[in-house]
Amino acid sequence: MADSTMLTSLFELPILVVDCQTTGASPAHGHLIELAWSWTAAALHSPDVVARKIALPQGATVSRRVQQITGLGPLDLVDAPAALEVCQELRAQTCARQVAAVVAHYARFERSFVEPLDTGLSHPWICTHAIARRLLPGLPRLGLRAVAGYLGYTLAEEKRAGDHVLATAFVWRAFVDLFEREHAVFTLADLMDWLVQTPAPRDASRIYAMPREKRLALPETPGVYHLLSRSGDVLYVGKASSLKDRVNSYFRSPGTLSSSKHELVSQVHDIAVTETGSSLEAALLENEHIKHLAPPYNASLREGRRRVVYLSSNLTESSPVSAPTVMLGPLIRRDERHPIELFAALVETTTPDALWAGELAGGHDVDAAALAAGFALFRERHGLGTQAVVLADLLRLGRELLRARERAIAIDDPDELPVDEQPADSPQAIATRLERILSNFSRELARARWLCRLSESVLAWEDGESPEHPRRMLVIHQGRVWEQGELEAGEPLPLPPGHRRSRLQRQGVMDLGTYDRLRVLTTELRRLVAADKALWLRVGHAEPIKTARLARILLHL
DNA sequence: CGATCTACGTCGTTAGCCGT
DNA sequence: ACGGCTAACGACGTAGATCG
Repeated sequence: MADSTMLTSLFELPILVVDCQTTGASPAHGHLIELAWSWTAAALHSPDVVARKIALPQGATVSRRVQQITGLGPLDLVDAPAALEVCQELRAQTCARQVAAVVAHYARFERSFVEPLDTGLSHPWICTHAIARRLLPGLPRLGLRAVAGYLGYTLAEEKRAGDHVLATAFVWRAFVDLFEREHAVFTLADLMDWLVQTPAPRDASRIYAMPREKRLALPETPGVYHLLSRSGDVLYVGKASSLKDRVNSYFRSPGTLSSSKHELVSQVHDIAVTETGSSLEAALLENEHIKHLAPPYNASLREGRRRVVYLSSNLTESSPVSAPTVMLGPLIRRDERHPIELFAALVETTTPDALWAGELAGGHDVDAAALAAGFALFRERHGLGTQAVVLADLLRLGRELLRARERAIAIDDPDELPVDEQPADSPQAIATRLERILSNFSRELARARWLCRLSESVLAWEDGESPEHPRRMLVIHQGRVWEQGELEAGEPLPLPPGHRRSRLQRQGVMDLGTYDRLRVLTTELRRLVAADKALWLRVGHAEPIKTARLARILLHL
């Protein structure tokens, strides 16, 4: 390389930023599915990016996991050019341009995939991860998303090469700026020197983009908080019984946070809070905000791929809304079919759909014969004979199995329950799995019934310390918070406005948002019961439920 | 001189962190 | 979930220091 480029200011230095998406963790175990690059320099603020999808080689597949994180499946790649063609495009551009270095985040990975290609690149690689380790050693996480987010670039949720190139270029600009201002590193020669001579400091103290005083000034009241990126996007919505304690716990206890939470706090620049009257209301509001905003770090309450379904009583028909003939539910379906529908397939035919086999054995290969043998053993265990199985029998059996399981958990330490050592395709393992599906279904139906009752209810509870304090009250109608207020001591609990609504009417309002809202409410009820708070609950037209009975009901959900 | 302790280097294993 | 790298750790061995 010419000495002149080694002495060019890093701002002006012409670089090539690259990023790729692949199907595996190394070239020996994966293929390129996307390659993006940008010819740029730190001085350039909106670089042009070339992003190319790449066709899969014959017979290659994209794992479910990779499809999920990249959003790229085989269908997205059918019309894509071959790796060779993309490589030639990059090579043609390489010949036509000046470039002093290739920049990538975690260059080791990109390099292992890009270097074997005949791209005509023989330049030094600069790794923004290696720089970040020395420049930002206190950052809780040093992945591209965390580093870029800390510096102010929020990556899209799908991992795509073009976006990653833009983020890496952004990070490079920020680092070049820092180098000049704080480290007397001005040229590529300086940078190479600095990298060699600066080991990553060990016990560096934690750094955050979020100003300390801002979180320390939060109120110690219940409420909902939004963690915001530099650009104001909502990264995460959470609830707290004390906003100050909860939010500050993210920044105090690095040891106990999961790696995705580390990535999250690395990016937080600001926080917005909504105070609520109680933590119960905070939990309900949190659900509403998550449904509305779908923040990237709220995995569990987001809609994701979950759907509400109802099943017919013979389990063969399903519908997203309930109808007089399709009213088992609401159930939550994560995939194409609900596991319980397996029973319909098993009852209907002696050679069940092989598609079910994977579901049954947790992804293992199980053939139809093994499935039939497992079902036969299941019938034998439970005295179901060989005639057609009646759904009512299955439901009763499900309740028995569920009760047996609850007893086993209550008596034994749940960690010491017998672990099934049978191979996944043995009749024993399959029969046991069928039992599990049935008892889970039974529990789901019980929960569905409960949530439907709860959708027309009135709740009052003691939130403050003093029993003289007025009770907080929530009126739930059509699955929503209809009214919230206070109930004076001695004042009786009113009748829910929708207490006359039929089961079908109640099911009619059960979309996923309502399902989750009532589920959250149930969780909060459980918390109040566990905390020994006095509470009064009136579901439907029944008399108010006493705490002890509520505790028993909640136990079985 | 031999026994014991400490300091230091080397080797092999492990845990954690990146990427997809 | 998986591959691959590195920092961290612990086991081990050797050399040198110290002491009886």
